[in-house]
Amino acid sequence: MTEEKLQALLQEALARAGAEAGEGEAEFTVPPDASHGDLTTNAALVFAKKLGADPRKLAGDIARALRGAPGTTAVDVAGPGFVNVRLADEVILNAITEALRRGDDYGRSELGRGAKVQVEFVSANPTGPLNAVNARAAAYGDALARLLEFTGYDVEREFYVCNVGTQMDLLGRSVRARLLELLGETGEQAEIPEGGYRGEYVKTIANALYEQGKISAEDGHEKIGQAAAEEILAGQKRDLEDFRVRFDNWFYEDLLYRENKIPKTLDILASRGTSYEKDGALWLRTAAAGDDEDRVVVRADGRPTYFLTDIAYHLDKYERGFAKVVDVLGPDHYGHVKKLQAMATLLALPGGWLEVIISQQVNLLEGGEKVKMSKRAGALVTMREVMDDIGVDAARFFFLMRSPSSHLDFDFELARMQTPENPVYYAQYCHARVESIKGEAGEEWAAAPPEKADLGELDLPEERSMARAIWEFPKAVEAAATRREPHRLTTYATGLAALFHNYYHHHRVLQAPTAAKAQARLALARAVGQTVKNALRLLGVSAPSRM
RNA sequence: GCGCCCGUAGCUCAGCCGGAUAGAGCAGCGGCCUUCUAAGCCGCCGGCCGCAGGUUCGAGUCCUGCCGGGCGCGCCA
Repeated sequence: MTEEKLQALLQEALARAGAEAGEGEAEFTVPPDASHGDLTTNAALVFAKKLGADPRKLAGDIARALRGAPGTTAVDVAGPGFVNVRLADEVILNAITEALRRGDDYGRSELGRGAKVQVEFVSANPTGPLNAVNARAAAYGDALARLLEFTGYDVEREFYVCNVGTQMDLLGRSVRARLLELLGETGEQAEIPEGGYRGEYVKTIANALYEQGKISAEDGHEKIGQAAAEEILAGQKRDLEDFRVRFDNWFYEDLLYRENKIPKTLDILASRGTSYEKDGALWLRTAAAGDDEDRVVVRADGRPTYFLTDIAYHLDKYERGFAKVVDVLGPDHYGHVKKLQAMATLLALPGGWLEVIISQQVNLLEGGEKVKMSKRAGALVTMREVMDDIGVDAARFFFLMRSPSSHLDFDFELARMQTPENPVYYAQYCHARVESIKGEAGEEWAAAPPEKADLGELDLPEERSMARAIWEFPKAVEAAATRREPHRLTTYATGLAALFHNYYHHHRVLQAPTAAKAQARLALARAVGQTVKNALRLLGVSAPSRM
């Protein structure tokens, strides 16, 4: 309410000064330093240049326009021309009431207006167990999906299963080789093919499938590969579920073939005049759409490339009616980004429809020593090992602390050692502590409606800081969602937890000087607990009541 | 060679699409448990934001060029 009013007043002031402020050009932000107020705008600095005016003077004009607005207590010009607004305590403290009233929905918004959005992530080949890189993508994609849901989008989580092609072929041959080896054969057939899968799990699967009677030595590699892929995929699903990641849709690549999507896609490409033949192959004019060069979609021998199935896949997504699609790809797909965007341009898909995010690599360290991550190298650290070793909560939090674009060093030894000091426990403990206080307070009191407390009793600076942080939460959620950066919430959660832990050690909640104060403090504590819980939930991290 | 990502405290990373004295965790040093959980709190130490230019009122943030680390560049997926 107050903020909308301020925004309107700011626009008016700028208009009076002769400036046209477009959407998002003149905005208020929350200064990190509370001594600069609760809301600040640099509009005077931005527009002074355009108007050829003195920034301090323009700031003064803006400040005059804002001064006295309901819900504010001070409007000042500071520094080179910032306009700082301090909100009335009631406005800030009201966030406590809001948080308690809305509960698990505190921070939820209608930003997305129900638009259908798809987030595709992990999408590993069914040729081996999920590894730590997949785990990071899983944590990221799921958190992003949660954020988008929470900000009013209709979100679908999709996993693309590449169950066609060379890698499947190699899997079948590899498993068959291990099977023959198990049965005592020594010939060429019992050798893992060039580029095949050498991991221990291949033996395990060959053995298991054989004992279940699902495969035999007489079976060809196609049948064996299919059986193995099913087994592996089932394992991936289990891993993901235990990691608290659930997909709405598992899209099998072979569906594109079964539904004849490939020739249809070729027709579309041809009709748009975006493809041409050269050297017996069919090429797409991706260079004309921002890619470095044109790309082959059908090889000279008639087989489609992976790129072509990818185009068919994305056309399918478009036909399914998503207003926006986010692809979370692994670091090994970096080379795809340009191709995919070029494809979107060539197909005249709406601008910004396809968003590609690379979830960067994970350098796994064990006591400072690098662990090889390549699937084909055989030695790998699985998602399962990560979970079992440091726990789902800590793992998810750890993966989400960094921005997706930066490489991540994940030292197991360190993660294990740090466990007691891990930021995730710090944030969780904040929630547990509030629950503990509620338990001590007794059921009736702890569940009292926030309206019963006189929040005006909260007159300590620390109390206002916490209320301000709670007030800021919806903005933090919005920023994290809009910028696709869940890691902002890890920072937020630990920040709020720090404020509370500090407060806890200096002031008594229940044994406050007066009963009225105690009630107000309890409401504040409950609001903190609720907000931390909401932040953690968006990250897919649990908020235990006892630790 | 071309392209992308990253260089911020001893270590791992934040830094809100140019803003006000650059933050946190860990590590190190020193304090704090008769209290609603010490998985906590308080204090100290610690930074030519890789280097050099440029853009402007203002640069860790944007541009250019180097240096260093990583990754991607196939009629593979």
